[in-house]
Amino acid sequence: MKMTKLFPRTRYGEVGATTAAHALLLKAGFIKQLAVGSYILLPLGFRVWQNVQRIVWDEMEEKGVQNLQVPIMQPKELWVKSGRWQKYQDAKTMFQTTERHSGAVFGLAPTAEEPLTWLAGESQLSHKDLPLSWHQIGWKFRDEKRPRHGLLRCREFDMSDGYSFDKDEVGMRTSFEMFREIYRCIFHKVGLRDCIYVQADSGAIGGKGSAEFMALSDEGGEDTLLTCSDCSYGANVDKAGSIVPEATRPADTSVALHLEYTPTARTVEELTGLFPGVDATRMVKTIIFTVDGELGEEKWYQVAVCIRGDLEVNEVKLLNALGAQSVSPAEPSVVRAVTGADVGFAGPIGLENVREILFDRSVEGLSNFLCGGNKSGYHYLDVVPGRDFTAPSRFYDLHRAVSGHTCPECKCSLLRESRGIEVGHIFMLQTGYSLSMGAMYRGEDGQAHPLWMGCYGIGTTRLVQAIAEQNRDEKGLIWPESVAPYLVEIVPLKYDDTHQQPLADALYAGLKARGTSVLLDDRAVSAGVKFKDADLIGCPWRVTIGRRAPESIVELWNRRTGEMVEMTIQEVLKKV
RNA sequence: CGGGGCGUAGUGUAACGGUAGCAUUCAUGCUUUGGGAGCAUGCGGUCCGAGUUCAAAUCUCGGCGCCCCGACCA
Repeated sequence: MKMTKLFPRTRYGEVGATTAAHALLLKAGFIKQLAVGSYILLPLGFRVWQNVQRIVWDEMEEKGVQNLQVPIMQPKELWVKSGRWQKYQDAKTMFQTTERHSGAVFGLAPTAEEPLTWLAGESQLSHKDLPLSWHQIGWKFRDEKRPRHGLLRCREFDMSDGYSFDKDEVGMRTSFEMFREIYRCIFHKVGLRDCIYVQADSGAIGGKGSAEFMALSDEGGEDTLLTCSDCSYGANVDKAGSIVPEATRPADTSVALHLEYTPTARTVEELTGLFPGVDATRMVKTIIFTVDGELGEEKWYQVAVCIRGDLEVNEVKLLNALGAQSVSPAEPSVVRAVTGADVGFAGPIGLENVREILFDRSVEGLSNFLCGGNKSGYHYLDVVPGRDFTAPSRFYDLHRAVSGHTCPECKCSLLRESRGIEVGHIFMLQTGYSLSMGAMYRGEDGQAHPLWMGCYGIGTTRLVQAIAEQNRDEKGLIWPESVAPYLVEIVPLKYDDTHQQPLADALYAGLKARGTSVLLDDRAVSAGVKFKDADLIGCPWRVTIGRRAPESIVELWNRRTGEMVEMTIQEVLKKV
């Protein structure tokens, strides 16, 4: 490609972007926003994306996963059958369209479990056909409430999605591990420099075991991860367990329950100011949540969560514990109606107007603690479970793990938090989809058995920006060779110079003949402009043709290391 | 979907209710060419609709668009 023909030009001024890579992709002309959450992949961005896709297709093919392609428009009936239609309607996640003549309704693919489970079910599979795994790359549509950060969260995005079918749980786990390994290879090959594997929550996809691949990035990372500083434990904060610091012990456990007048203290922080002898680990927060428990019609109810004062509630864990559709902290008016007190004074003693009080594990064994009095302006002190209110029969893991808690795996080292971009997510689906959709295989015993499934996703457009996030400097992008839009950029400083042009053209032709992707800056602009643009676009190698052109000497420059070596174009052809 | 903010030229910005200006990009010409060069000339704009007013970029209402915080996710 010649720079005079390359669309578009790079941009000079500021661009409205939220992350460094997003800004660079805009400035260098890789992407252009068309509407909220939808981007045009411009020629340079398109090439990177294609390179990523090619690596994914090839890796799948090589590991025995069969590539295919599924329609974007998926019949509503399939989704009704799996039970996800209503779920996605309620969450307002799925775009849909209607066929105008027949009135048939279609959902625009947010994933493709339904058509592929259908295909598996239609195929009269025998145990001899298993394990079986399929993969496609295609556009996905999700009506994201707030698209942002360029390619990182779009309403329309490209995703690689794989599906595995096995005859039993052991097989499913084997397939899961196979995809995990494929993913590890893919993320390595595309040039992610810092990609970790963490346990995750399954969300709307369902199933039991799920794990994510996270490209670490402080700036672009939307997810918070907790990793052990010692062992291999890592988890999304939604999922992460942790061992919380020990509570301080009360001086005297025989003290009777008493009510304290605390009109100015609603939060844990304010209470620690008021009662210096009682730290946050000896307080119990009671938070009222409004829960939507049903699919379809909204059926709201309230629950209370009691948790130690130094901890926060993890709403994803709460959602899973309740098996509900959504939870959110109750409105102040609801809190007043339920507790009879203003926000900040709820407690487990005499709290009756909630469907359930859930106790976090952190409260287990806690005694002589402080909690709200369910009366505006009052807190109880020296509360003893069993004595002052019915002792909980069950404790849940509902707290949010944070940096400094102890690792739940090795139980000795501390967890630390980091930020990551979710580039891949793999799920063990069990038999949920195959049972609801009737996808069975014929076993050795001659009977029909449900297929054990797994599904696996990589955000390929997202991955383009994740790679950029991890491969850049203050001057611009630094593409890994495997995905670079062009491997080499030739920069003749004066293209119309009688020595430079023949060298530039010969090298250009030589590289092209060899099948190496190459960009030639044939513009009549100053050297500074060419260097700035080359740095910005970020091809891994730059060949500068300048003052030593009369001797047929050019410079080979490495964008990442900044290393420069003078050589002939024949030597360049050998080196890159 | 809840909360907040902003819409002036391709981009970034300025203008008390009274002449829409500046920078940059772009086009043309000349001089330049080892790190976003200089001069000259030129093109190009108040998101849409209604209202208030002698007069609206400016005030009011509605719409649309975009951005930010939250929940949801590849």
